[in-house]
Parts: sequence; structure tokens; C-alpha cells
Amino acid sequence: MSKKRIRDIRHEELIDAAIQAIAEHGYAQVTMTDIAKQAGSTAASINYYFGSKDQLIQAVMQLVLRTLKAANLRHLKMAETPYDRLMAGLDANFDETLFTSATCSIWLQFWANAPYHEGLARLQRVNRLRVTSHFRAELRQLLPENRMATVQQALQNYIDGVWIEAAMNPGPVDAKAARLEARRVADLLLKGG
Amino acid sequence: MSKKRIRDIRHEELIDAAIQAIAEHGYAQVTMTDIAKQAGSTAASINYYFGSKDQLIQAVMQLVLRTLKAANLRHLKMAETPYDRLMAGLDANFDETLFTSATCSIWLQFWANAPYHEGLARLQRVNRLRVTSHFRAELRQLLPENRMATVQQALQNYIDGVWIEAAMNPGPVDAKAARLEARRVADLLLKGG
DNA sequence: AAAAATTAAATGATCATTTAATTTTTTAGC
DNA sequence: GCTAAAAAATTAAATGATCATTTAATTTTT
Repeated sequence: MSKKRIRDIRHEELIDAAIQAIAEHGYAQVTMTDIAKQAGSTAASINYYFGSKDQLIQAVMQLVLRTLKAANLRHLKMAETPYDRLMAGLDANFDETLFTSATCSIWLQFWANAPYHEGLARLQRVNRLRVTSHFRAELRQLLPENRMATVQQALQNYIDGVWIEAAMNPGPVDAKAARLEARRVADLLLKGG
Repeated sequence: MSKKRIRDIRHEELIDAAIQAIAEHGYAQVTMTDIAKQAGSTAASINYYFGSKDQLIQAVMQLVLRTLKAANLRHLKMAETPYDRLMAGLDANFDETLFTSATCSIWLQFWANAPYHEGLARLQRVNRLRVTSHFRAELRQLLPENRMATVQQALQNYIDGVWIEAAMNPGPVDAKAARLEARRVADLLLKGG
């Protein structure tokens, strides 16, 4: 409970506030003051903790990626067969902790800005490679080589598309329904209609 | 060749320049001066023609949507059966005139900003509904009711996902390969592997 | 000559970041 | 437990940069 604590608490609070504020105003338009207001703080204070707006943004992205990683681990724990592990990977992407209105908005903002921001681009690349390699590992055991790559890309692009749709739709999203639908799509791709 | 002409030529030139400049710098960071430089003109001149940055942006979006519509018509002309018309819809989305690095970037920028910009949001909504209704019309004749909605959403989200991937990848895109891959995915969804 | 097109420069607004204080919390000696 | 010095946290205000847009001329086209 020493000095470390307050710093950590503020970091969390400010990142949460940034997520809300970015989702509300958009990456392009959100100001330090918007974020500060959301946190009940001031722009100067955010700079005191994060050094710059840019470093705060990177911290936000890292938190979202950690959330995805955690969801993955959680869902994989319960999976045994390659098929179950494939589905666990899908479920993780539509987990309640991740597949929310605010997070989908944030994710879309990061996609759009990564090409112009090396820090974001790096994080995106690493994440995408991790997801790709997971899907490939499982699909390799379920499908012949030639179909594997197609299904893997189809699934990954499908996931991204659903995230976009969620980000564009106002109102809350239904994570459970998204998981069911994703499984249906995967089954069609694997076994056909 | 009256006064109408010059105005139209400048409009086209400036919209083209805007596409290049937005793709290069990003919607969030692109300035009137960036766009003007790309067109060999000045910021003041753009305002003379378009009134404001905002109206220029809307004009860019409208051009991209017109391009998609035109590709659709072109591909549909050669299609007779529901299956062919479905595939034509896919082909249109990956047509050489549309599926380019710059256009995919622009599209992603518009997705990201639509939630905070009613003009863009309206255009996106209208376009998405049009695409949805096309796919549903064809799929209705190819699949039982219960599978139809799943396949339609899977295809549409897949397309969006491919566009994102193209926007994030530096370097040129391969429209022909994208069309082949999209057809493979559609076939898997329709008939299974 | 009149109209249209173009631009350099001015304007005014917005912001991230820095500075210079002030307030709050922690630490250490008694 | 108490207190004062030190450290950390907080903020209002200043700074300086960036930009969209407007203005007021000038140049080009009709």
C-alpha cells in the first residue's frame, strides 16, 4: 500500500476514462480535456502520469490487447480437442469482457490510425500474428492443407467484420449471440451446409 | 465547354487529391494544405469550390460509393443465375476500380469516423442496406431460410474484414486474388468443404 | 469590361504541453 | 502519536503550435 498504489490506481482510472472518451468522441476528435473530464481530473494531471497523449493512447491499446489475451487463456482452459480449441478462439473474440460497444469502437479507431502511428501498428501486427497462428495450429488438424488457409482467413476476416459492424451500430451488442453466430459460420466453413 | 466544365474538372481533381492525401496522412491528421499540395493548389481554393473541409470529405465518400455502385452494375450485367449474381456482388466489392490501397484506406477512415459524423453515417447506412438487400435477394433462392441470414452476414462481414486487412497492409493489393478467395469462401459457406 | 479563379496573408479558434504554484500525502525523528 | 520536512499529486494559467476559414487583392478567362 505504498506510493506504488496511487500511481497504479490513477493509471487504471485514466485508461478507463480514455476508453470511454475515445469511444464517445472518436480518436480524431478526443481532447486531453475530454479524457480528463471523464476521469474527474485535469489534462495536466494526465501528462504528469503518462507524459503525453500519445503514451496514454498506447497504454489504452495495450490494455485492450491484454483483455483479449486473458479471454483467450480463459476459454482455452476448457477446450481439449482441436475443434474445441478453434471454437474457444472464436469465443474469446466475442467474450463479454471484450465484445462491448466501447471496446469495438476503440478497436476500430486503432485500426484506422495504425497506418499513421508506428506504435499502434506494431501492437496490431503482433496481435494479428498471434491470432493467425492460433487458428492455423488448430485448423491444421481439422482440414487438408489447401482448405486450411482459406478457412483461417475467412474466419479472421469475419471476426474483424463483426467488430466493425458492432462499432458502427449504436446501442449495446449481444456477445452471446455473436458467439453462437460465429460458431455457425465456422461449422459451415468446416463441414458445409 | 462552358463555365460548368472548369468547375467540374477542379471538383474531380480536388476529390482525387483528397483521396490520395487522406490515404497518406489519415483522416484525423490530413490538413487542407496537405490536400491542396497534392492537387497543386491552395487551401483557399478548395474552400472556394467546396465551401468547407467537411463538404469535401462528403464528396470523397460519395465518389467512392458511386464507384462501388458502378462496379456492381458492371458485374451484374454478365450474371444470369442467382448464383452468378451472388458472385457478381462479391466480384464488385473486389473490383480493380475499388479494391485499391488508397480506397481501402479511405473506406476504413470513413468507418472509423462515421459514428461521430452524421453525414458519413447516413451514407454508410444507405450503402450497407443496399449491399445487404442484394445478397439476401440472391441467397434466398439458393438456401433455406435459416441458413440464408447466417451466410449473408458471414459474407458481408468477411468482405469488410478483407477491406480492413488491405487497408492495414502497406503495399499494393491483388484484386484478382481477392475475388478468387472470396468465391472460395462463398462456395464453402454454400456447399461446404 | 465583367465574371471566375486563384492566392497570400490575416484571423481566430483549438489544443497538447509546460510552468509555476499550491495542496495533499508520506516519511522520519522524537 | 505528533510534527515538520520532503515527496508526490494536482491544478490554473501560460505558451506556442497548428489549422480551417475568411478577406482582400490580383490574375486569368470569358
